[in-house]
Formats: sequence, structure tokens, C-alpha cells
Amino acid sequence: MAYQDAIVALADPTRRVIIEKLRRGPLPVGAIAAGMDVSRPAVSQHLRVLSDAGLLDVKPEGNRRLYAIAPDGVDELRRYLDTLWDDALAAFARAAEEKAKGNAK
Amino acid sequence: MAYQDAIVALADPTRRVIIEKLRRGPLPVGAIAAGMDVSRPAVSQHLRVLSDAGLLDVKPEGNRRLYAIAPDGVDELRRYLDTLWDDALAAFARAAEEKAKGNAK
DNA sequence: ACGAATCGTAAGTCACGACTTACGGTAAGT
DNA sequence: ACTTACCGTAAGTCGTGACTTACGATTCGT
Repeated sequence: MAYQDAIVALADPTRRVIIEKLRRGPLPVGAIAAGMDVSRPAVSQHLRVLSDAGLLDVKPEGNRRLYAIAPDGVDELRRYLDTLWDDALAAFARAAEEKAKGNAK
Repeated sequence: MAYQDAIVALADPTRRVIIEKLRRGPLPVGAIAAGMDVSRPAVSQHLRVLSDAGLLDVKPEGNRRLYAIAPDGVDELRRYLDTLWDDALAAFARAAEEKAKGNAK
């Protein structure tokens, strides 16, 4: 699962709500679905997508299942954006240089 | 336009190809669409989405339009992931602490 | 052992968005 | 001026994915 899956997973607003709920720590499915405007099975399906994307870790705890944000998955996406940002800045600087050279002539 | 729009924009594979093409520097629409497996109007529509999300800057250059990656837009999304990563790590450390305390008893 | 709680999966519906072709508008070339 | 190149927009089609309800599988409580 590469960073692409993480981006696709985070593109859905409902899944971002789930991520926000998990910021403070792990939660079982019921607690995540509570207060949300979609059904619990829908939340389960979203949790599946987030897990497959490497953004969530699952830990079966007796009767229920605890979901938590996986730092590694977030970090993978984070690193991709870092390289993209570097390239964008470099291209920006290069364009500014050529612009200056063009004006100096 | 917040970071959410940037995520949605980057979720599409065709739009990620466009981003990759612009990593080295600004390009006109024709050069971007060249070699891609979708029509040029489709590329135009994608460029529109990326621009609205704040990920691309447009600079009309005579006859054509130069598109370039906007560092600010990338940075906004980058900062969101940084905070998310921080929270994920903190939650992870807290869970490990409670786990250790539970075992110590 | 039996009922209740917690959760995942299957099947089916429906809206949204990623395409296409067709067209109009502006700048460059001759 | 007239054609050509470059690009955005409009309208319409079609697949994908985000929901729902219904069901089955475990685990806890009594």
C-alpha cells in the first residue's frame, strides 16, 4: 500500500471525521459510529478502507476491535508531500532566476 | 480552499500524473496533455480542479497558459499531515504507557 | 446455555465525478 | 483579413464508490 491509497482514503469527508475522532487515541467501532450521520456498517466499511491504506491499526480487544491511527502510514504520505514541496520550491526558484536573467538583458 | 480540497484533488490518478509532469517546472496545457491517455479537455478540467484546490498557479503567457505547482497549496496540506502525525505519535506513546502501567501491577 | 452486545460482510440502490464530442473565443502567423 | 494553433466551457454518457438493510459470526454477561 503506497501513499496513493492513503490519499484516496483521506479524500472522503466521512473518513476524515473518523480520523479526527481517533486523534486523541484508539476507539472501538461503536464509539466511532456514535454521533455520526451514517450507519455503523458504513463506518465499518470506511475503517476497512483506512486500514487497507495503512492509515489505521486494528487491535482486537475481547469483544470489540480497537482502531488507532498508524503513525507509519501517515508518515509515508508526509514524506511524499515533502519531496513534492521541495520540487515545487526548486521549480519556483528556477523560474524566478530565468525571469531575472530575461529582464537583465 | 482548505487542505480538504487539496486531498480530494490529489486523490485522482490522472491528476497525480499531471502533478508529476509539473515537478520539473511550469508547462502549457498542450505539453501536459501530450502522451496522456485522456483528451486535452479532460486535462483542462483536471487543471481547473487542481487550481481551485490551490495546488496550481496559472500564468497566461501570450497564446497559451502556463501551469505550475503552487508551493503554498502543497505546504498547507503538508502542515495538516504534520499535526496529524504529531497526534498519532502522542496517542501511540500514551497507549504504550498505559500498557506498561497495566503490566506492572 | 441462552440472550444481548459488538462487529464484519453481502447485496442492492443511487448520486457524483471522470470521461467524451462539439463548440466558442483569443492570440499568433502569413 | 484569414487561417491555424491553443485553450476553456457545455452537454451528455457511464462507471465507481458511498450508502442502506439484512444477515452471520464471536464474545461477554447471567
